[in-house]
Amino acid sequence: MNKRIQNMADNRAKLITAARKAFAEKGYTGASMDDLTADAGLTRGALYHNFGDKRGLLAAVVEQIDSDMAMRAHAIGAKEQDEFQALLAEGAAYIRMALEPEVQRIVLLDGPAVLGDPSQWPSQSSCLQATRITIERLIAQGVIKTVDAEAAARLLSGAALNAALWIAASPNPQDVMPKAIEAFKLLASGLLKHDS
Amino acid sequence: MNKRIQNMADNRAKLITAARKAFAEKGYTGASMDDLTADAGLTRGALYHNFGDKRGLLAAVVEQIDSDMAMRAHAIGAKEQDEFQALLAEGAAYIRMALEPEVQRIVLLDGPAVLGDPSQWPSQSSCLQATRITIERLIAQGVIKTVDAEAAARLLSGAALNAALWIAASPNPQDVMPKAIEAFKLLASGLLKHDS
DNA sequence: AAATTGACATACGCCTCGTATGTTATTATC
DNA sequence: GATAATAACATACGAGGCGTATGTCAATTT
Repeated sequence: MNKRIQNMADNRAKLITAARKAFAEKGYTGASMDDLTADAGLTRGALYHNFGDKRGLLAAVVEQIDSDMAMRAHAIGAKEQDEFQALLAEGAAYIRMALEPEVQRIVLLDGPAVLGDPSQWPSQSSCLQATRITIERLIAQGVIKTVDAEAAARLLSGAALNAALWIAASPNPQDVMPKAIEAFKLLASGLLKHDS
Repeated sequence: MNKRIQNMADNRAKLITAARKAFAEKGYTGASMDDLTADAGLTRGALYHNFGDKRGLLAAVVEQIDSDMAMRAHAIGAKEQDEFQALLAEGAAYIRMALEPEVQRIVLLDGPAVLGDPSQWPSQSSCLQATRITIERLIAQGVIKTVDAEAAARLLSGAALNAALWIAASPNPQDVMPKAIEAFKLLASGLLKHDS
């Protein structure tokens, strides 16, 4: 029963899936809503009914990817014993994830350009929140210096983002990746109370 | 004599000026080429003849702003005696400049989304180059640890960029600005050989 | 002075977005 | 269980923007 809400949820999922592909491949502006809805076996009518407009669709896609990223990063960080090592591991994980075209194109390039500051997205950027919480814990533990956790999280994620852009655009990503991660760890170590 | 190339240069300048305003106010996508050319007292014909297409116009605008920024930042850094203090001052200057709507909207948001990675722009991102050179000098002087200068410059500028986005989007910029700059200095200090 | 160049204007077609209006299956009501 | 109402989605329409193809006239050349 309640076949309608079930169908609606299915169609929403279909549209988001098609949009992820279209946005990743052609970028936000380059993606045609007629094309991507047809790809999902629907029309623009469904899209506007479910998401309001093209931006709304992008917001839904971003939320999904961002939530995925936060889960993956958290899982990677959880493997580390040391909390600070977990922070570094999460950062490195973000850098690696940011190499995926879907993440880079949709979340890192078009997302901010179309939706504005990530901290004010509907999803409120799960990645950012996770990093901030980790930093707050490290401050409480006395491992890193007293600093505004939000600020530190923003700067670290920004550093990771640009590292990823650089790596992805470089002709030999495998070569520059370790340099970027090394630099990232160095910057992050600036937060430590005692030099390692 | 050579009235033609003079006129052409004038028209190019007019178009870039009008485009700076239009892009800053309405964003790249939101800016109409008919409107901004009319604003400059010309038509789209002049625009396509001079810049090829809309992207070409954005590239020209970005180059101009980027070059301005590098000059301003360099002037600010040059006031410092200590080279490392100069790096910090330049970073803080970038953060402050990134608060200007023109810089933020055009160079930091639409620029990467439309033109791709800044290090591969025609202008090659003067800001990035300047930071890299400063870092290379500091490495040579033995002030900061041996690190890939390009990587460190990219991450620092990325951190500054996100700091600016955060500040600009916050309801009370004056309040979060010092936090951002403090966090930036902390991260940068991670590059130092000896803890300060 | 006539011819040529080219910087720019004009005109056209295509595509895309958003809205307004239908249509039909599903659910609610009696 | 039949009818009415709802809403999810499709279809149709209009407006605007980009890029190109063509036209025009001033400036330079010969």
